[in-house]
Order: sequence, then C-alpha cells, then structure tokens
Amino acid sequence: MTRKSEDAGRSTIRDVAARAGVSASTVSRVLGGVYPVSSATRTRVMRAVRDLDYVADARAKAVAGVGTPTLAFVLEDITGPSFAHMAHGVEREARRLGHLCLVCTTEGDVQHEVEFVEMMRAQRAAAVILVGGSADTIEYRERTRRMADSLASAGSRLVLCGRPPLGPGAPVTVIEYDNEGGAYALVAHVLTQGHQRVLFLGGASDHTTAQGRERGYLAAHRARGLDPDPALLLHGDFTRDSGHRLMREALKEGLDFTAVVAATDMVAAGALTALHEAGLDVPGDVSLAGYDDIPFARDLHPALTTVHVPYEELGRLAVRTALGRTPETTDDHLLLGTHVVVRDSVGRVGQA
Amino acid sequence: MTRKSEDAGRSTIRDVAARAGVSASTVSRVLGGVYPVSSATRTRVMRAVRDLDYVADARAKAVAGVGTPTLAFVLEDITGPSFAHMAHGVEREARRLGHLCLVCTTEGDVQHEVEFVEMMRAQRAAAVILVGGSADTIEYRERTRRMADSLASAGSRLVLCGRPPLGPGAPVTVIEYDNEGGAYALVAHVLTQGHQRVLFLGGASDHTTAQGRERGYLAAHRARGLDPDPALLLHGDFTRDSGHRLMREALKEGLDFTAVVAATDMVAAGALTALHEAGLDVPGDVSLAGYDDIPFARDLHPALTTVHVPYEELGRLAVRTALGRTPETTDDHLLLGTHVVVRDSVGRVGQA
DNA sequence: CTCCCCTCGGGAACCGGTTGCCATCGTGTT
DNA sequence: AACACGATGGCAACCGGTTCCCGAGGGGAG
Repeated sequence: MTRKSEDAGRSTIRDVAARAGVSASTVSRVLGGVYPVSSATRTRVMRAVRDLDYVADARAKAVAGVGTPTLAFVLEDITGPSFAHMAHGVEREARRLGHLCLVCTTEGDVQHEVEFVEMMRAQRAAAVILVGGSADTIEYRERTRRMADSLASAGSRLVLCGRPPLGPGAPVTVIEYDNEGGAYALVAHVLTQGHQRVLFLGGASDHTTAQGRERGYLAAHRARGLDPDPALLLHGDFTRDSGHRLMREALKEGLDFTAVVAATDMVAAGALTALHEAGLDVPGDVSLAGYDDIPFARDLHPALTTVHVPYEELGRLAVRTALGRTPETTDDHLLLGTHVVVRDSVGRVGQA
Repeated sequence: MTRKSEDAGRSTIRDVAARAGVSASTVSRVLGGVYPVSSATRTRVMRAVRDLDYVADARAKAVAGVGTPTLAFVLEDITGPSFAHMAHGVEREARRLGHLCLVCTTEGDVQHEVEFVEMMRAQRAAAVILVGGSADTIEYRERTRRMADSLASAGSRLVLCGRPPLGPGAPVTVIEYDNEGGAYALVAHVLTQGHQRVLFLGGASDHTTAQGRERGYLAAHRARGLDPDPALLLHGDFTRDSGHRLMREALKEGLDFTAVVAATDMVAAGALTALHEAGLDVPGDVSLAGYDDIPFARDLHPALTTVHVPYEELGRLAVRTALGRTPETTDDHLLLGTHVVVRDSVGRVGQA
C-alpha cells in the first residue's frame, strides 16, 4: 500500500505539501532544486511526489514566468519533401535549445495563417517561423507586416524562412537561400553541354521562389548572349502532377527543345515519367534537370541532376537567429548558398 | 494619436480595464462574449482592447481551465514520406477539432521519447500520439505501459499509431494498419505472375512493421504450397540506402531470383537504382515491388507496384479516437485495411 | 552562558486570467 | 407612487504554481 495510491488524475502542489506535512512553498523549493532544504524534508517531499505521481503543471509555471519556452512554425504542407526537411531542422534546433515546438499547416489558406499567428501571440511563443515560398503581393506584405508588428509588440519575433522579405524596417528575421544563383548555375551547366533550346517548367508566376528560379534561367541565357524563346517558358505549380501535365502538353504541341529544366524535383519527376511515357530516352533524347535535391532525386532513372538546397540548415538557422543565440549575426537577413549536383540526367547534345 | 499607443509588449487585462474605466471582470466578460454587458461598456472595452492591442494570455486561460486544448505527437523523423503523411493527418484533424499541435522528433532515441511524454503530461496535453513502428521488446512494452499509465492518471491518453500494441488492460488506443495482409496480397500478386524465387528486402528483424510484412511474404508462399528459400530473406532497415546496399550485395553474391519485394518504397527505390546500375531491366529481367505507396512510387521507372497504406487517414483517426469524438467506436484497437496498387514494375516471368 | 548568525520553512503576494455572488440602478407594474 | 425584477458590473476567490520576506530554532564563537 506504500507504492502508489494516486487515484484520479492531477494532484496539485498543495496535495503534495499536505502529504509531506510541509507547505507548498517548500515543495516548490525542493522541486526547484536550488534553495537550501534539509535532507530529511527533501526526502519526505520527494516521497510524497512519487506517491502521488506528481508533475507540476507546465501552464501554471509558464504563467508564473518559469515555463518552457515555445516556438511555432507554420508551413503549407508538411508532406512536401523540402518543407519536411525545413521542419526537421526547425524541430531539431528548437529541441536542442530547450523549446517546445508547435506546428500548423495552412494548406495555402492565408486566413489560417493569420489566425494561427494570433494564437501564437496569445501563447507568448518565443518566435513564429513562417516556412515556404509565397506570392509577393502588396497584400502579402501588408498582412505579413501586421503579423510581424503584432508579434514584435508582444515580445515575440516573426521569422520568414524561404519567404519573400518585407520592406525595410519590419521587425522580421529573414532566412533565404539563393534561388536565382542556383538556377543560374544549373542552367549554365545545361547550356555548357551544348543545349540551345531548353524548356523551363516553372511555378506560379507570382511566387517568389518560382520567380527567383526563373530569373536564374533567364540570366544564364543572357550571360551567354542567348535570348530564350518565350514559348519555352511554361508556368504551373510545384507539384509532380504539374510537371507531368506540362511535359505532356509540351510534347503534344511539338515544342522544340533538347533539354528541360524543372522548377523543382517534384516537377522534374512528373516530367520524367511523361517523357518516358512518350518513349523518349533521358538523357539520350532529351536532358532533364530539377531543383531542391530531394532524397529521391538519386533514385529517378536516370539519377537527376539538380540544385542542392540546405533545407535543414535553413530551418536550424531560422530558430537559432530567431532565438538570438548568435549575437555575431546582427544582420536580420541571411542568404544561404546553393550548389548544383551533377548526376546523370543531362547529357551533351547530339550524343546518345 | 488615437490609433495605437501601445509601447512595449503584453498588456494585462487590468491595463485594459483601467483604460476602459471598468473592472477586470467586465473586460473578461466582454471578451468572453456570453455574459450580458451594455453596449456602451462593450464599446469602451473593445476600444481599449484595440488601443492596447491586447490579447489574453493563453497560458493563464489554460490555468483557469478555459484554454485551447493541446495534443502532441511524436515520431522518429518527419522526413520520411509515410511519417510525414501521418503527421499531416494528425495535424489536420487536430486543427479541425480546435486543438493546438505539439510535435517532437526522437531520431530513434528512446530517452527523448520518454522525456517528451513526461513534458506532455506536465502540459496537460489532451493526448499524446506515438507514430511509427518500433521494436516489440519486453522493455518496449514496459516502458510504453508506464507512459500510458502516467498519461492516463493525468487524464490524458496515449495513442499508438502504427505501433505494436501493449498487452491487454493498458490504457491505450491503438490504430494500426494491416501490414501482413498487404504484404500477403502483394506477394500473392507477384507469385501469380509466375515468379518462383522472390527476394525479400526486409527491415530490422525486431521491428513489428517489418515483421508483419515479412509474415505476409511467408504466408503468401505457404498458401501456394511454396517454401521460400531462407537465403532470399534479407534484413536491413527502411531506408533507401539499405535497399541499395542489400540489392548490390544480393547481385554480387549471385543470388537466384526473378522478383524482389521490398519492405518499403524507399527500400525499393534504392534497390531499383542498384538494379539499373547492374544493367538489369525492370521488369524485363527482374520484377520489383514496394510497400507504402509514397507519391514518388509513380515516378520511378518503371512505375512501382506497391501496397497502398492510408497513412493520412491513420493520423486523422488517431486524433479522432483519442479525443473520443467517435463514441460509436468503443473499441480501442483499430486495424485499417491496405490494398495493392498494380503498376508497371512486376511482369510475368519469362516474358520481357 | 549569552549572543549572533546561519539554516530552514511558512505566510502571503503575485503571475494573468475566470467566475460565483451580490449590490446597485433603472424601469415596468399594480 | 411604491414595489419587484431584470440588466449590469464590481469584489473576491480560485486556477496552480513561484518567490519575497520574515520569524523560529540550532549551533558555534566569545
């Protein structure tokens, strides 16, 4: 009868105090660990704690100012490989820094995002990390700016991770990666292999990630004095299905190209199967490249040449700078580099 | 000067009360919405709220018993496609039911898991969902049982989602899917195509998910009076690299088989590229099948025949039953069905 | 033997909310 | 015109902790 005698649910600190024959403050001190308590008292208290299976209510501690800090992150869909990696980085770093991690997926619904951020302000979250690209409209900037101000005035901070930055002066931390640079290098690589007409399977035209990659595509052409045929610049979204559909249509319309660069690896995957369905060999008949370097890129056949993006690092950095653990980085705008990883899906032109 | 005059951070309900010239209780009632308040007072209060940009502290509300409920889920790695889908299901349903969603990844570290569950008990989480397979050892059962009891005594509930169930009597909700049945159906399909020697690329031998799939593999053979060669039963883990390595070794050792069934699509992906690297045609020279039906299975070449698992539904169901929203399901052990989806990676034997 | 200081533990205020209970005020009713 | 009753809103207790402040012993030093 000495082991456990808890019956139903949460006991309070006063229950423990009563059972140990001390006051609540003493229990708090024993559990806190620093204040001097005689070992006899400590033993009695600890025993009562064990008997009652007591755990202090974290919410109450939080209200008293000694809670576990919390951090929130918001993304469109945890299912996408690149988002998942950012999420992973965020979660790892948050845990390392002793923070709890709240997550919210918006499925692209702006309203959800706004509401969730407001909830996080109420939760007194240490920071809110918005993950993933977005259309960069006036409305976006104003809305996001409002969220940033709101959070800032509550002592929290908004972090934009792979998202378009706001104007200057917004209380925001921005962590981006070099979309344009990566695309530039990738397309340069493709052009170097002798391709003249390279099809670009882009994303939504108001999406900054898509825009950056598109700019890289264009810039790489111009740098070699080429002027890409506008007909080769297609727009869709970042899904596998979009790549599949776009590729099929391009083939059906008889578009003339020897290489295709997809805005993401997912798009490339869809495009690849469309190519295969059409009986085309990659890279024999047409070359293909992606973007993101998701783990599966290696297992497509042929293995996909793509651009590596340090997604996990991006997530880690987001929480680290948000939590202000790197005083050396006073700058609130970080840009991470990307690099192309050459595999087997792009070949020299005119060479099966 | 009438717009905003908040200066630094969180204002309390008493600040609002003072500014509106009422008591804190009145503010609380205005914000609560139900209690009768004259419209003049309401207006004054609302205005003070807006001026101060006030948001009630969610932790304080929680302590007072009117907070937003919270639910936690734990997984090994959010990066795996099937885990990500379960996570997605959990998050969606949690949001739909008005719960906040805390997440923790363990990277396979049991200690993290135990500590996190203890934290969740302190947080008074409505439920804790453990996602993903595990080794089913005595130690596992005891440890998990302890977590379940601990949570239950705090009025919370442990949910095992795709995890080995505990013995009877544990205060636990278990949501599983039919690993064995799916594998049985898949292997039966392969055997029906005339294959006699089918290589099985399994997972860790103490991992229940792996065990279930392996049982299905064996049962399908036995049902046709076949006795699979033990040499064809390989063990690794559920990663792409494991599939790649195992396949390479099998090829190097000159193992005799005409089809290979992988324990997961990831494993299958690795195996597929190993096959390709060896110059083998799939399904011409050897057939291949996977398990999980991750989105990418379609984009492998050839498109992968696999078993569909309703991962997202699994996650949704986990939270729904945990939160007790389906009184009709009194049963605390659900088993979801799986079904094979036939694509192009397994062919009839002796038929290029 | 007394004095002082240090150790230990209790009471109460506080964190930021909610809500039961009660006093007040205005107005409709007889 | 007096009474009753409903609409309002304040006081204080409470949720479950933490911590400041202070008093009560006990032991060592003078």
